[in-house]
Amino acid sequence: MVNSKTKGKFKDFLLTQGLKSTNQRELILEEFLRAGAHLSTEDLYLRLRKKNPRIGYATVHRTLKLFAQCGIAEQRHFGDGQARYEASDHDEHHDHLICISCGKIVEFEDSRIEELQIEVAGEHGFSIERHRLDLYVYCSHCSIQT
Amino acid sequence: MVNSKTKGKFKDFLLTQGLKSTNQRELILEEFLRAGAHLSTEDLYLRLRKKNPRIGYATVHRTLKLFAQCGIAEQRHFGDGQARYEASDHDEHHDHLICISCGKIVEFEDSRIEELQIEVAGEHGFSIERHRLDLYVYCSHCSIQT
DNA sequence: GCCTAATTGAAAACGAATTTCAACTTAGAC
DNA sequence: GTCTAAGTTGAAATTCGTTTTCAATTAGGC
Ligand SMILES: [Mn+2]
Ligand SMILES: [Mn+2]
Ligand SMILES: [Zn+2]
Ligand SMILES: [Zn+2]
Repeated sequence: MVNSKTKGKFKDFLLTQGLKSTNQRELILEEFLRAGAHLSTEDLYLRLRKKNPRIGYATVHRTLKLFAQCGIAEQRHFGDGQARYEASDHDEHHDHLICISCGKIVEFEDSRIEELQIEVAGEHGFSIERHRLDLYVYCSHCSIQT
Repeated sequence: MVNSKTKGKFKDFLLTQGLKSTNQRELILEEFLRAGAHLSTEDLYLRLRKKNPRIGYATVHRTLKLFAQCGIAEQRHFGDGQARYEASDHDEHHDHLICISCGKIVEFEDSRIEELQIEVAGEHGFSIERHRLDLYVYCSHCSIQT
């Protein structure tokens, strides 16, 4: 399974941090990896509830934050007021196209844009730590209806 | 005064929308234009309170939203959990470099990046409505201390 | 001035995120 | 296996920025 590496990374993280491996944490990671990208805490919580009603919202919240600390997940904000999480592609990076109409999210990566960002920051004597590029669009499907 | 155009635009907006010109709205616009960019509702409210304690937070909040509707201000989010507003440069656009350490914000515009964004969206058959590009950096001052 | 509709500000409500805390679970020591 | 200390859990409470409510006030056409 391609996810075993991620699971191992989380286990290691728990160990080195003096944290404990619990059934909830395993279930939440399992479902997080199964669910696909860009889900809110609520999204994940509801998915988990269906299979196991004995999981609390607070635990899902806390565990997602652990994922982010550990580096296996990243938190995103697309302007709808709630945080979303997605699994990290290790050292891969991508930005997002977000449809204003239907909410569809498409990922992209453009090395030319990445280069120019570094250049721009450099011109100011700044070093980029991270960046966020969100393109808010009408997707091809939603453009038609207009 | 360079701001008289903006004030006129807001007056016109109020008229066409059937809204009223009030003392509070004038004071808030005055201070908003004086204060400079990227202030939160709270920021502006506190500035106004010093000069005129008879202004409510709710009114500042509502008036900033009017500014945005009118097109004389834009709302921004830099990830610290509160909305910020800045005066619109008419049809000019810019993005932001934000120092993670001291919070300093520098504006920039790079037409090459803008072009590439349009190209990327086009490749997916999408049309860009708006975008957000935030570069989180250590500014030249804060890089030194590290 | 008069009247109506819009505006105001204090307080309440909202919603997502976060914290509290008593009960429970884990993992290492014995 | 049993004990124990430390970490974890989930329901409920709290926080914090934003937004709404509502009774009192104000603007502006007549
Ligand atoms: Mn993504
Ligand atoms: Mn700006
Ligand atoms: Zn769409
Ligand atoms: Zn700095």
